[in-house]
Amino acid sequence: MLNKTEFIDQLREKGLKVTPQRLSVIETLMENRYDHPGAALVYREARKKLASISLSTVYATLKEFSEHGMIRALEFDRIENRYDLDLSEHVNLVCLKCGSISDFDLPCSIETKNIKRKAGFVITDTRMEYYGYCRNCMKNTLKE
Amino acid sequence: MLNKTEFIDQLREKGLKVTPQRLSVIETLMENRYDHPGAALVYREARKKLASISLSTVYATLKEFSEHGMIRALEFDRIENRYDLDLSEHVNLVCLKCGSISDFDLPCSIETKNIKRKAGFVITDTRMEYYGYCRNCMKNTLKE
DNA sequence: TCTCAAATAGGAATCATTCCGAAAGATAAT
DNA sequence: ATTATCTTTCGGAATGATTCCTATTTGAGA
Ligand SMILES: [Mn+2]
Ligand SMILES: [Mn+2]
Ligand SMILES: [Zn+2]
Ligand SMILES: [Zn+2]
Repeated sequence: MLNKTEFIDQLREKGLKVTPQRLSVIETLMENRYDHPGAALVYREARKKLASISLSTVYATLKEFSEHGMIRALEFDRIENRYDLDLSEHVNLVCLKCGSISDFDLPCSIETKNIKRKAGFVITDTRMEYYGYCRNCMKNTLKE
Repeated sequence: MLNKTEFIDQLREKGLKVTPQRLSVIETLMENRYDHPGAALVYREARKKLASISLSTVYATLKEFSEHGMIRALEFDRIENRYDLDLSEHVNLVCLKCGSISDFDLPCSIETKNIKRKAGFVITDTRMEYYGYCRNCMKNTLKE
C-alpha cells in the first residue's frame, strides 16, 4: 500500500502533474485507507482541504489513479464504486445492510498461473468478495 | 444448476405464477446457460419465443429469479449485469476485451465458516472474478 | 365461471458516472 | 522571470442500464 510520498513519486514517474486537487484526494484516501471510500466521501473530505475542488475532478482523479494501478476500483451496480488502497490479493467482506467493506486475508493462495495454462486466460486483475452481514449489523439485528 | 422442470417447480414452491413471459425467460436462460447472458440478450432471444414480452418484464423476471436464489446476478458498473445459472462456488473469468465470461473451477476450497469465527461476518453470497484476456482475444491481439 | 392478488407493458424517472469545451495551471525551456 | 505547451480542472449537459409508476391483464384457486 502506497504512502503519500510514494503516491507523489508515482505521479512524477508516470508524467502526471502534481496538483493541489490530486494532493487533496491522495490525503483523503490515506486518511480513510481502511474504509474503502467512495467518490462521494472523497469529495466531501477533499473539499475540507481544498474547498474549490469539483466532483468532476474527484471522479477523474480516482479513475486516473485506478487506471495507473495506484489504487483498485471496486465497481458495483446502482451503488457507488469504492476504492481500495490495498493492492494485494485479499477478500473484501461487503455488508449488505450498512455497506461497510472490510478486509479478510485469503485463506489459501490461488495459483493464477495454472489458469493461463488450463484456460488460456491471461489475468490482469482479480476480485474476491463475500457478501453478508458484518459483526455490528448482526448485533443490531438480534436486538430488534 | 436447475433444469427447466426444476425451474418451474421452484416457481410453484415459492408461490410465483407460471406465466408465458417467465417460461420464455427460463428457456432463454437454459439455452445460453454457459454464456452468462445479460438482460439485452435475454430480451432479444425471449422475444423470438414470445414477441410481446417487454424489457420491463425481462428485468423484473431476472431480478425476481435472482432474489429467490434461482440464478445469480453478476453486477457490474456502467456495463450490463450478467446472470449465472451455476450456483456453485467457482471463479468467473471476465474478458476485458470481448466481454465473454467463462467458468473456472476453484483451485482450493475456501472454508467460509472461519470467516464467521474470525471476523464475525456472516456470508450469504460470494463472488470471485478474474479479469483479463480470453484465449481468443489473446490470439487476435498477436495477429494485429 | 368468479375473484383477486400478482404480473405485465410501456413510459417516465433515477443517478452514478462520463463527456464536453472553455478556462486555468503545472512544468520545462528560453 | 517569461513564455510556450500540454495537462488538468470545472460546471453543466449527456449517458444508459436499471428501477419506478400505474393502468390493464391474467393465472390459479374457490
Ligand atoms: Mn480491501
Ligand atoms: Mn459462472
Ligand atoms: Zn453492516
Ligand atoms: Zn475475449
